[in-house]
Amino acid sequence: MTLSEENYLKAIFNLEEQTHKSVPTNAIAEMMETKASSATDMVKRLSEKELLKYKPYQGTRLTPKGKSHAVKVIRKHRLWETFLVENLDFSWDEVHEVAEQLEHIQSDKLIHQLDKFLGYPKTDPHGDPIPDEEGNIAKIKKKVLAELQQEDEGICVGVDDSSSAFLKYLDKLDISLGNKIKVIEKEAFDNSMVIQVEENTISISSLASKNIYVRKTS
Amino acid sequence: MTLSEENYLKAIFNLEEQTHKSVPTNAIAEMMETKASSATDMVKRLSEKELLKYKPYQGTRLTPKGKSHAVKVIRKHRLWETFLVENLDFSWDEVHEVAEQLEHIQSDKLIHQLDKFLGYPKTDPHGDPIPDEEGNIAKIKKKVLAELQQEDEGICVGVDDSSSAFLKYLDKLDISLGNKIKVIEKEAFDNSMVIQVEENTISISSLASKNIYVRKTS
DNA sequence: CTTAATTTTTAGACAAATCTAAAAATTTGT
DNA sequence: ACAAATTTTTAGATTTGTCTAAAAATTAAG
Repeated sequence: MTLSEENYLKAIFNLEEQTHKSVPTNAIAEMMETKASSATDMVKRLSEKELLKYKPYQGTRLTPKGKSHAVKVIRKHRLWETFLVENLDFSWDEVHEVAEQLEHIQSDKLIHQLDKFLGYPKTDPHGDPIPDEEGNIAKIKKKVLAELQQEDEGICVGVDDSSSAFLKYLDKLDISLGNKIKVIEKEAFDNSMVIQVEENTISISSLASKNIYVRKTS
Repeated sequence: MTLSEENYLKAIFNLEEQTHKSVPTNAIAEMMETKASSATDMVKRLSEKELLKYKPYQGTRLTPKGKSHAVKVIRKHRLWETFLVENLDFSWDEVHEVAEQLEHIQSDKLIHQLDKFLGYPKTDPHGDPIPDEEGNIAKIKKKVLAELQQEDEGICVGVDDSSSAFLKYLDKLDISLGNKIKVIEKEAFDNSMVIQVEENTISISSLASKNIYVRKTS
C-alpha cells in the first residue's frame, strides 16, 4: 500500500461517510487537489486491489477491505494528533499537517504502544472519535451550538470546520475541548449569540456557532 | 528532498565517516541494497542539487550542505529511537525499522518539541550521540570491551554491531547501556573473557567483546 | 606493458503517480 | 427527445526511482 493509495482511500472514506452514496470521480479529485484523470487512474488501481468497487461513470464505493484500511489510517492520524497536543505542546491548528505524515508510518506495535502511552484516549483534539484496534468508531452524541436555546448548557466536544483560521479564532476566544458553555442570549436578528465559556462571557457569530459541537448537559 | 534522496545521503555520510575517503559507487549500492547503476543515477541527481561532489569513476564526497542534511536525518532517527525505547517500551533491537520511517517526517517544530519532551538526551539507546540542533555531534570516548585488561572496569556506552541478532543476544545476557562492566578474566587462547555485568558474572566470546563499547572508569 | 578482472557508467525499459488535451458518456434544459 | 453542458475516461507525455545488459574506464596480474 503506497502513501498515495492510502490518501485516496481516506478521502473516499470521508466522502462516503458524508453522503452515504457512491462517490463521484470529481469529488475525489477535488478532495485530493488533483485532476479527474488522475483520480480515475488511481480508482482503477484500487479497484484491482479490491479495496473498492468502481463502475465507469457510476462512481466508487469502498469494499469492507478498503474501509478497514481507511479506518486504520484515521486511527493513526487521530492518535498522533492527540500525542502532538498532549505531549509536544502543539495547538489544535498545528497538528493536522504533521499528522498527515505520521499517519503513514507502518508499525502495528508502534500504534498499539502509542495508544497505551496516551491512556487509550476516546477522541482526538478536535473531538473526533478515535477508532479502536478492531476499527469500531464510537458515535459521539453532539449538536451544533447554534441549536441550543437561551439558558441551555453544554460541553464543547468538537468542531466541524477544522481550518487553521477557525481553530486559531477559537484559541483566541479561549474555547477548547471540554469547556462548559452556557447560552446567555440569542439574537434573532443575525443569529449571533452571547455565551459563557467557563468564566468568560463572549459574543459569537452565527457562522461560528454552527461550527462548534456540544453535548447538551441541561 | 525525497525519501530516497535522504536515505542515500545518510548512507554516504556513514560511509564517509568510516573511511574519510571519497565513497565508491559500489559501496553506496551495497549499503542501499540496490544496483550500482541505480546508485550512479542517484549520485548524479544529488550532485546537481549540490549535496555532493561527484567525479565519474572517482567516487563521491558530501558537500557541507549534504552533510548538514544527513546529520539532520540522523538527529531525527536517534531522537525517535530514544522515544520508542523510553516511552513506548520498544527494545533496542526493535527500534531501527520504525525509526527508519519516522526519520523522514518533515517538521522542525516536531523534532524540537520531541527533543524537549525527551529531556534533551545526549545519546540514543545504542549509545550513539544525538546531533544537536546546529548539527554538532559530540565525540564519545569509547573503547571496545575486548581492549580492557583483567580487573579493568568500564561503563557500557554503545555497540558497534546493531544487528537484531546481536542486540537480542545482549538482552538475554542482561547487558544494556549504562551497565557497569568489570573484567574478571581474559582467556589468551580464544580471547574470550569472563566479565561481571552489574551483579551477574558471565562469559562472552571475543566476537561479542569486540562489538561492545565501554568508557573505562579504572 | 598488455591482457584480464573489476568497477562504473550508459542506454533503454518499466512501474507509480501525475499532467494535458481530446474523446466518450451522462445529465440537463428547453 | 435532442442539443448543450457537464462529468468522466482515454491516450499520450513526464518525473522518480529502479532494473538489466552492454559498453567504457580503471585496476590488477603476469
